Amino acid sequence: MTEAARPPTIYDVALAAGVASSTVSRAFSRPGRVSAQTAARIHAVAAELGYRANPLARALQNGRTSTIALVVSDVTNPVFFGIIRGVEAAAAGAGYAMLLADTQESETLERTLLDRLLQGVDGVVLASSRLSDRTILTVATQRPVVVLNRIVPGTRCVVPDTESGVQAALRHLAELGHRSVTYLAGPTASWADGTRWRSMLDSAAEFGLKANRIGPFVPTMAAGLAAAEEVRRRAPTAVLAYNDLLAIGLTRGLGQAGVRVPEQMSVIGFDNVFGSDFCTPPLTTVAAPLRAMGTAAFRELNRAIRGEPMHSHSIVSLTAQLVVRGSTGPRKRKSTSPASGTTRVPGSARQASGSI
Amino acid sequence: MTEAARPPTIYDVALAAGVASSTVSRAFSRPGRVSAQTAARIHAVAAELGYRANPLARALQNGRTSTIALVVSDVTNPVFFGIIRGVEAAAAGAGYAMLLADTQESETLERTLLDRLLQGVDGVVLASSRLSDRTILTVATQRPVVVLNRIVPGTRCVVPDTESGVQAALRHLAELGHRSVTYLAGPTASWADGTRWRSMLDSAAEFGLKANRIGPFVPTMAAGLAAAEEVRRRAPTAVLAYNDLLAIGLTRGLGQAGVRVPEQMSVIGFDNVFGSDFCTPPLTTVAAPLRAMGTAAFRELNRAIRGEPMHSHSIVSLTAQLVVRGSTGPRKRKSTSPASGTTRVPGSARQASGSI
DNA sequence: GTGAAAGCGCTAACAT
DNA sequence: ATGTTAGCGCTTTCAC
Repeated sequence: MTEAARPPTIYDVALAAGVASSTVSRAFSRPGRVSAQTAARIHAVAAELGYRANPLARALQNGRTSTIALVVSDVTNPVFFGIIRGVEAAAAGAGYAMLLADTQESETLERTLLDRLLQGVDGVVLASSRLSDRTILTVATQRPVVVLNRIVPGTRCVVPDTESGVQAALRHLAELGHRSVTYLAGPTASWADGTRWRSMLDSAAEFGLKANRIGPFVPTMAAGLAAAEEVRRRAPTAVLAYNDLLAIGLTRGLGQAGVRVPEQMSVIGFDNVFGSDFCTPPLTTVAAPLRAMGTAAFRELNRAIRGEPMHSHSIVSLTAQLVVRGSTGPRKRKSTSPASGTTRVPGSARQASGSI
Repeated sequence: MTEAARPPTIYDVALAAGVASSTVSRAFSRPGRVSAQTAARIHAVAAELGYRANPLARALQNGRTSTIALVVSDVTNPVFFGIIRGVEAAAAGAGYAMLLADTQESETLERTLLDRLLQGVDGVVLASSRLSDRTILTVATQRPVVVLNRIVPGTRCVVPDTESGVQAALRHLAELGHRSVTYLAGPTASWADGTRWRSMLDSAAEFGLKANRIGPFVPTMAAGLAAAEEVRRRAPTAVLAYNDLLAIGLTRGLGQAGVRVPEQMSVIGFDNVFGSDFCTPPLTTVAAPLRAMGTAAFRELNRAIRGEPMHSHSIVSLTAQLVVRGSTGPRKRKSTSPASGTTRVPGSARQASGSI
């Protein structure tokens, strides 16, 4: 007659409360379908016994796990900090637990993880997925999916409004007297990279700026540091980097090489990640509303889980804003070594960046 | 006869392969307990049908979910980046999924979350828990638990070796000619805070330094910024801040008030978080091996899950190292006239910028 | 409003 | 080596 070590079940509660197990079940999952009195008694007994519903058994039965998965391409990347936080908070608020998976930029790992996780969750947020559109659509067949930071036709997507952010950035540069901008490209497989470059091309035309591009670069500080060499050779007066990490690295590399930012070169990043405000100089950046995007992604996912139909226009676009800080300034008066940076770029021929 | 929309089960596979469901089950969970031939056939059929074992059903039956939970007190805090990454990587490597929960520094929220999560996971890593020792021990009763960044007698713990790190920090200061250090305290409820302060007291004696303390402060950059005022009033020559966030904030606040770091005041932080290397000046800091701690925590947890007995000495202590960067320098000559900018920098002490 | 009973998909004795 | 048969703890018709 020792107290069983294993946790009490509805049967234990039912027995102690003198009701049927199904009544206990209802008392917990269908409040209202049981008389107030019995409900009270059951809850009392349950509390006393320390009963907790077993989420697994529940999930096995009704198919809902109250868990979602957030799949990111690199937990290390600070862009995801805001996103993780946003998704987690929204999920928690709605009673969902969040499973975090890191694909380490590997497509195969992403597929493997998804294969494993899919059945254990009610839905998935894919942040910066490296999967092909088709694969994502296949995944979406099995569970509700929301794609973050990318547009995949036929799925719910949450993206920043890169266009207007870039526009503001280039206007800013134009106003500072710059005549051209160089884009430091990110990973070719990145949807964001394609979008950023294309937006830049469009806006550049609008403000009468020449645009050119170098790269691609791995979007890390180290790569930015290394890129400084090439950038210095090209000697642009302003550069727009694929992301803040690259921009911060570049700025440091430039500094080490004796090129002052923003006096001799203006640098703008993307994302407004943690740290972009306290690096030196503080980075001017196109700020994606990371946390809000995470929240929005969960909201969409929750809609999908509840079976609400996808709008024809299921793309949530959150406005990005230019945050002007210390890394941008007036165009330097004289360009240094004549690296002959004429670099005319055929505007339209270029947009077919391998993005996705 | 339409293909069922719902995923195939072992029964479907069994039927198609002409064997019993239990054989299919074995083919997947007990490789070797089934003949090579049948196993092959079963796998072939399963692959064709697109069968995937349902983790929930499996978990319900055998009690193992292959999921662990990582509970952090604030996802926003960069200290957790390394930890999250370490735990996630180790877990993934061992075939575990990681559930991330954020308690937002709230004890009650932590308990609530734990109540909800506990049954759905095989074990829990508690990072910077705000729970009482007793509560943690209660939790440990229900599921294997590893406590990170804190020592709770009777549980498995992973902590940095604060002692030696602080010792190195104070030696460094002493060598730079400092005679006293001020500690910027963190949250009173924090185990780390107590340990850091105590270690400092001990080491200070050893190196003939006077130690004093102000605070407590919320461990954020904003708080550090605000603390600058008080620190400036006290005018210590060196300060050790509870963590890097506080230190970075302080440095900025000091800068705004015209106090130069390290010329007029040396600042040392804790943790070596993301950003501490690219802030200005780069921060000298006592580097906890965050990622390694995460990895170690999972390793311990996995041991516990597998039922390996807890060593009498179940505390894993990972050495912390002093990373000397730009925020520490020789004690200023005279406390009065500011901006005398002599800026003498001990060349060799400086090169250790890389580390982790 | 409440009880009885049939599963959800899987694993684990227990047989054979 | 493989088949039979109970459940794991819960939800959910279907009766009453």
